[in-house]
Amino acid sequence: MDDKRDKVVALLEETGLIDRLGFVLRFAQSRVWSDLVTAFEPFGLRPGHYSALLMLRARPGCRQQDIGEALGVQRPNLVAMVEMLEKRGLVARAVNPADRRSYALNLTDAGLALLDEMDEAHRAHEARLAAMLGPINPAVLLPGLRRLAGFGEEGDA
Amino acid sequence: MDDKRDKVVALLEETGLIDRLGFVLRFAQSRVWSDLVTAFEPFGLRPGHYSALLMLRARPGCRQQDIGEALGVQRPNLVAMVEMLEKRGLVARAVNPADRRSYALNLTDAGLALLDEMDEAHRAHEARLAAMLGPINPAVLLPGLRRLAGFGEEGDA
DNA sequence: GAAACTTGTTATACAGTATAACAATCCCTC
DNA sequence: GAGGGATTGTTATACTGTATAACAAGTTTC
Repeated sequence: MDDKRDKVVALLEETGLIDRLGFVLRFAQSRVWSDLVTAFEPFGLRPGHYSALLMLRARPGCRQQDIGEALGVQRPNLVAMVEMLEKRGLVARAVNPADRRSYALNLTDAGLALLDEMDEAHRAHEARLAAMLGPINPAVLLPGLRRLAGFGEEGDA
Repeated sequence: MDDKRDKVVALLEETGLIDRLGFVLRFAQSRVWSDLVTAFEPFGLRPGHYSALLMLRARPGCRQQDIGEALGVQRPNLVAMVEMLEKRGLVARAVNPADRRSYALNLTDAGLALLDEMDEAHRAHEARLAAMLGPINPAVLLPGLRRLAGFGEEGDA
């Protein structure tokens, strides 16, 4: 059953695609993201929901907009997401007295509890990634990926 | 203008997202892919078209299906792509006498010439990636990314 | 107080990706 | 060599993710 994979790898070598960072990055991301999606499926949530909950744990009372900026999600696309989290009782919107057009978002107790479970699922996900990487330490990849993502390392260009 | 980026980085550090391989991989891929898309925009083509043309240069006369398998694209989604490449005169479909249900796809002279230009654009793209990476050698990332993508290094699990 | 901007929201559109179904063709077996 | 099962390209379709425009309510600036 590895025949198909070997055939694909051979083709990628012939085309040279296997040496092109952009394309390999895309293939890797696709596979890793799939694993992350299935990791969170038991909770009925997706990776985006998880990262939003992480935001709310780190910054209680923040606005929808803050989440959008950190995660690179447009305002309109956050509406359904936050609405869903609220309907499931994981997040509460409180009126913000200082600025009455935005809500102050907070995790509920149920949200915090679920987030702990999701953290566990995420740890299992990272263990699977480590298995995929075999002898390669994930820490070898992170600095380069952060730079490609535009998160400069300690303030240099 | 880097204020916004610094704010985002600070948030990602607080949430811990900046240490999570899956998420950083996603951010990096998104940014790199954007660069690749704009790199090929002058040609009116997208990265997927480019990789399809690479396939045809490496494996002249191959079938649509072969491209789909190598690139991880479903059959139905290839139809419009090949049709477009044919209409632009970059690819020609020849009847395959050995198997009359599939076409033998080949690059035309125009397709080969355009591919050379796109190779040049791709080299410029990789130069930009190298600039983003600064002191980090792209070769440091490739083995790990290949493993995550499921392209095992020389036959081990 | 008016003009410009921000926040959340709706409506909408577009690309990418997925499946089902189908006709034509090929392969294998009896 | 006839028929059942698989394969190739294709159409139709649907679902997700993502993008923009427009708007009401509220805030800021001058």
